[in-house]
Amino acid sequence: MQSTAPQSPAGLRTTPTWLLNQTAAHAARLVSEGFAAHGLRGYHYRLLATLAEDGPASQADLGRRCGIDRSDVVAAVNDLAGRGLVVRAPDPADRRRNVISLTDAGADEAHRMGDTVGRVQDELLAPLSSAERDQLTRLLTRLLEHHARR
Amino acid sequence: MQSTAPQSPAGLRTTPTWLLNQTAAHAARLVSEGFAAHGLRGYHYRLLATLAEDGPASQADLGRRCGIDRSDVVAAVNDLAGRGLVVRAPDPADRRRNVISLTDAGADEAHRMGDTVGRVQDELLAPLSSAERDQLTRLLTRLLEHHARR
DNA sequence: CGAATCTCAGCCTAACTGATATAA
DNA sequence: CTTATATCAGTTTGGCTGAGATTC
Repeated sequence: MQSTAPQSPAGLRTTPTWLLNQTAAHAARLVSEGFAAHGLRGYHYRLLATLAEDGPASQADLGRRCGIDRSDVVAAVNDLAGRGLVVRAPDPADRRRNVISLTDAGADEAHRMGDTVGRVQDELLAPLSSAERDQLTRLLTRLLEHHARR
Repeated sequence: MQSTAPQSPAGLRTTPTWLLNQTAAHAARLVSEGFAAHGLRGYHYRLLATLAEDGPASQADLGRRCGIDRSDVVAAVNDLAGRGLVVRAPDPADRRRNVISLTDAGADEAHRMGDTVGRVQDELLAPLSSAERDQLTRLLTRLLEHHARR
């Protein structure tokens, strides 16, 4: 998506669409800074977390489940394999496929990045009470459910 | 902003940061589709709306107020001038500057795009009651105020 | 002189497309 | 023969940087 502007005409600054884009930009920045401390990016975490949740998978499968392009999965798996967080092995049952599996180090890293994600939520929502955080989450979830169905 | 993935590991799908990015992506898509009907983009509207609110300005000033890079203001003003929505005239008081002014057609277009922005808010917030829309707006505004200071 | 303005040319990144080789 | 997979090469997009010419 297109990144949002720090300034805007007054008429735009109070619209929900603008507020959403601005807060999302702050959220994305916080997440990205959190991940940078691990030397990794958001798409790396999506891959690691998916592997941690659902077990080994082919690259095409990972791409589909994480919403990452087939072409970018190749590069991201290269990164992760280069750091020993995943292993790439040919699938004996279907020799077109590479099966990607978490290593122990990869499982650890997925866990630590999950903790980072949690801390970032707290940082993002710092000014809100616990009840308000739930309220926000519920409102956003309803918007998302509405717009996700076509 | 970095654009968000349509899919993600389960652990991420309920985090506020992810929800914000997803809803913001939907919002951005709706806004961008609304503007496309005018044959223009978001940054065009920011420029037009700023001119409508605050009157004529230099390009550098516009860029600062809209959060658009000096370099991109040039191209956007080219677009708008080419469609007769603004005029570019040298500033007699400071000959480094171009003074950009709305034409009547530009003022009309700014108004029509403003209406489009309003309709998009309704579309985005369709599933929420009026009270819930206010609630969401207040929560986002508070987050934004918190993170805008430093 | 230093600083600001406008403009252009080009860089960088993320997301995507197309083509190829291989295997089902 | 058609489809799926993995990979690489290249395109496109938006946001940005640098430099030059002009003016303050």
